[in-house]
Amino acid sequence: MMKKETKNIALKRLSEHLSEKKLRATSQREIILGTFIDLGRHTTAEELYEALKKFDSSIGHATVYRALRLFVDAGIARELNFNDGSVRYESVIGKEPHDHIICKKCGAMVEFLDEKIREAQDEIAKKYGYSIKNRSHILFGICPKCRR
Amino acid sequence: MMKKETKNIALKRLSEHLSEKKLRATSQREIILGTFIDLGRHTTAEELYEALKKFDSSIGHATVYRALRLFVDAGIARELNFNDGSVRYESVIGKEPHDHIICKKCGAMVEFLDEKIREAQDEIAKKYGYSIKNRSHILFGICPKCRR
DNA sequence: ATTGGTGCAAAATTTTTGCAGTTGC
DNA sequence: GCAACTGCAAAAATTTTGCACCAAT
Repeated sequence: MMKKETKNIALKRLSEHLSEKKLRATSQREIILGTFIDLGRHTTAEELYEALKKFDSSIGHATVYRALRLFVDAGIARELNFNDGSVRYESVIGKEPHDHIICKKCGAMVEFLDEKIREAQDEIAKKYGYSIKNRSHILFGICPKCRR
Repeated sequence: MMKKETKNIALKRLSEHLSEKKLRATSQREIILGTFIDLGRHTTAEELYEALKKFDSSIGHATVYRALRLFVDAGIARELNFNDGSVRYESVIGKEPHDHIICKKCGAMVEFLDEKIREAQDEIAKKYGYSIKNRSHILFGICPKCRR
């Protein structure tokens, strides 16, 4: 999927969420969302803030943090915690759901999707009566390059 | 498994790790480990520090943080990140490996073990040539009580 | 006009680090 | 005695909050 298209879908979803929740459409939210999508993935609030400064220096830290939370609420982004000090965010637009396997040495990361795991998660949730809101599944290890 | 026994195994493992790595056995490390095991589970550094203050007020924050890292290195504890602000630690002694499903409303938590998921994880790792060091698998949802 | 949003700076939290003094080996 | 360990306080890093002003509806 093209990034342009992804961005449009994300903006549309944001706009829907805002009217649904009677929140306001601001230029900052649009700019932050656009930059977030451009950056690609696994972005921290600080990285996003730095990227924003490059072409609009007037957006503050707090606004970035608040926007990221908004994107999560709107179903545009999700939180990831790689235990590296800060929370990371990833766009869920135009992507299949997936999990991560990460090299503890060099950070090399692979995204994978396993149907059996998905189904087993759903079974577990059903068994205990939980409804799943989100799934955090990250494997940490050593990649082939670093092991050699 | 009795807690006393768990504690003994943990202390033994610590002692082995210390001599293996040529590190030193200190009373603080023993006390911290004992208290950590007593507390049970999913403990933050701060919670552990507070518990320690109750009967030995002289142990500092830094020592607790350093001890927890040591316990992870020694294979006594593992890190858990429930996205609630701070890293939590759990003893792995005397427990089957397991994952967690947590209620986002009330925090109610169930531990589960699913062989199919374990196997699928191993297959994924093999497929991409990674050797798994640790697994972080947490499902977030709403528990039956909170949904009613 | 009303209410939510923003930017800023301060505060709160969590974790790490530097260092002088202590202790295990 | 040497090097590791500790406690403390300061610093670093991340995130939240209070508030005066601004802007969307």
